Amino acid sequence: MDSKTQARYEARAKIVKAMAHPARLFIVDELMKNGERCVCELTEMVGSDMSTVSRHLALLRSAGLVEDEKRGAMVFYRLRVKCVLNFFDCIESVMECNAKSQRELLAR
Amino acid sequence: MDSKTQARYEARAKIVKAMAHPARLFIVDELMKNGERCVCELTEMVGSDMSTVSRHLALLRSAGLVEDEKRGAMVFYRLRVKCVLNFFDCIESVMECNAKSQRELLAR
DNA sequence: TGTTGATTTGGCTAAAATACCAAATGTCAT
DNA sequence: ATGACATTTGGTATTTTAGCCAAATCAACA
Repeated sequence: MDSKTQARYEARAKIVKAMAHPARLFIVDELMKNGERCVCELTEMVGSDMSTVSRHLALLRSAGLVEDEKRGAMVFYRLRVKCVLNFFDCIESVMECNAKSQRELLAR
Repeated sequence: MDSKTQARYEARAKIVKAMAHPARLFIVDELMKNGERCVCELTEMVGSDMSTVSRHLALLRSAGLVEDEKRGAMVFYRLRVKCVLNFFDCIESVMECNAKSQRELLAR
């Protein structure tokens, strides 16, 4: 794998990594459903320390998945791309496929 | 977030995590293009130690993304779900979106 | 101007992920 | 059986990630 290809896969991995955490997946899902949320709302929903949630959001932002807008003292986050739905659909397919195998395994 | 919801996002995250690495993304991409590959071929292409590649594959397998078939001394891996293409499409969208912002930024 | 509320950042510790080498395992042909 | 491959697994060192508290910023408002 030459260094250019390498770099391309690293760039892709950065985006995937940004979603590779339950709290961040939840956030993305929530923004998908609700358009936008401020840090305090997400903190409430996620249930971790606000500083932790803020860091999750910074990570999502640096991957280009979300953008933020400051309004007064609050910062609102929203998705930057709509295709994220595809991600979730695929994850669900995999989970369904895994569940099916599991059932077949138990049926013996 | 109640524990059931929590568990669901953790299960999803496991799948995303499995792809959150340049080598594993490469492998998935390669299997998408080529149907199946043995460990030695993938090792050659990825360029890491075979033991490392084997562990990457084990991780993908435990997430349910790939399945393996032993034929003789060799083990062939292939994708278990086809929807992974959606993943890549979405990643490309994000990357294109990022590139666009970058261009706009430089144009000032 | 001082206080309160929202958010980010510094500092730190604990946990998880990576990658290598060496050793073990399993397969095939000699 | 023995040797040569292909693959996985044990062990370990290094790096990265996660999460919390406390401190720093910044906006709004009394």
